[in-house]
Amino acid sequence: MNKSAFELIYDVVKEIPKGKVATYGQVAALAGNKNWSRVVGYALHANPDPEHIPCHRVVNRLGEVSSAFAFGGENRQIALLEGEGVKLEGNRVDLEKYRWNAVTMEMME
DNA sequence: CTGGTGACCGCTT
DNA sequence: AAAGCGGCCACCA
Repeated sequence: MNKSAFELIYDVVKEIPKGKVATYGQVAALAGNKNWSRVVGYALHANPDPEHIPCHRVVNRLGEVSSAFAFGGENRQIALLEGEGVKLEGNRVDLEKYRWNAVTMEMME
């Protein structure tokens, strides 16, 4: 049985370590296809398991947090990230520092 | 059942 | 250089 794109995306997002943030394109690429960037957004939107799917750790290519996250207040996501130890520049994070390079490095291997 | 959209990214013109 | 458009998946009406 082939796992649905969502399953792969969720799996990748769940793999995001604490204090790190991943980008939609990054997750999509790890999921299998960069073109799934949109699917990633929708997958997180569905967010069937917010307890294991830290959608607040997923940001766009610019490191900005989407306004649509407002699942309890857009500031909510920022607060969560700060709680993880990720400093935010307004609604933006330092991808250079917090970008989840863990798996990315494996790809580069 | 079909059409349209969506928390995006990359390429083309 | 900038802007616009397409593309993949799944859900909603």
